[in-house]
Amino acid sequence: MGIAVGKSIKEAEKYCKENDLKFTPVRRKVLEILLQKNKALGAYEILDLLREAGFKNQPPVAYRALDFLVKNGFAHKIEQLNSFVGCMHPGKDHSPAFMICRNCDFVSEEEAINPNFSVSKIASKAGFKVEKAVIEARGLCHSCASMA
Amino acid sequence: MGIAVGKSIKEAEKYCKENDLKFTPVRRKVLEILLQKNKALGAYEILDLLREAGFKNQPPVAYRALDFLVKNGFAHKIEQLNSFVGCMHPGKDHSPAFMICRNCDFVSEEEAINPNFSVSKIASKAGFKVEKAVIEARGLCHSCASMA
DNA sequence: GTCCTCCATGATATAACATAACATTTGCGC
DNA sequence: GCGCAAATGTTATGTTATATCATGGAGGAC
Repeated sequence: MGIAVGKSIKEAEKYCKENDLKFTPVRRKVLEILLQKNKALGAYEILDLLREAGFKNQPPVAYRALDFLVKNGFAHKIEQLNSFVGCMHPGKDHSPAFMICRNCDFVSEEEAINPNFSVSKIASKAGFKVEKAVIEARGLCHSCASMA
Repeated sequence: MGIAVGKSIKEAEKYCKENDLKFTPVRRKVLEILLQKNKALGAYEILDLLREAGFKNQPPVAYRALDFLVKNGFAHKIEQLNSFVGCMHPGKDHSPAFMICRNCDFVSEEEAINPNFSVSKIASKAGFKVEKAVIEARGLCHSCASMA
């Protein structure tokens, strides 16, 4: 396990302890998988990896763990891909924007303060109260753009 | 059919004629459905409505028509809902941002010039070249917020 | 300690969303 | 008419996600 992964896991553990959340083995394992792979994974890919690790592998196993991780900010769902990534800024209150490379499928998470602010501005013109903003850009990452 | 719907259909027809696109009966019907319902519809809901209108109703019928409409800017996919809406600003080159009411499921389309600009700014810091930005806010629309 | 409650997990089934693959038809230029 | 390209018809299947009910296990009240 990479050092950064271990650090993130420890932070998640600490956060759960402080907030009376149960960081159970399957939840921990799914977070480990997401952080280690460092890319967007579908629920069924995660399920396969869970099975390899000796966990049960019916769909609800993965979906429940993912629900927990997403709800508590340890992971995010990438709507365009129907898949999930580990959060790069756990604990911190944040507004992520995702950059999805159409060539290599790498997903990077950026902080989206300004866009969110603008989304709220647009929304308020429309009388809409934003609770959550999904911002996902598709295109080419730096290394794929260089090659092209 | 509402007047606005008829107008949008005519614009789509004109645009297709000018660009050598085939605005076939099933494509027209799907666009009519989306515009008339004026809300996000899943492919299978559309399929049901197609059947009622005497069209074939295997899934590819709906998905092909939707692909055509989305590709040419007559409709948009709402990623968070796995569903589709008719475009409110057809023909115009635009960067839509969607406001999805979690209470009544109404989806409004707003113009997102500023957020897109900001997304591009974030992206370029990360060395990422944006080709398309998906911006979808969840929350409460004006009328549902008033009631609450 | 025992019982109770709450939440997590186990297990089965099915719903909901989407596309692959190949056959057939249609429109159109030649 | 012939041949091509694009759209549609048709069957099958792949992929993503959830409903439902049973079982287990940790922690508090007594």
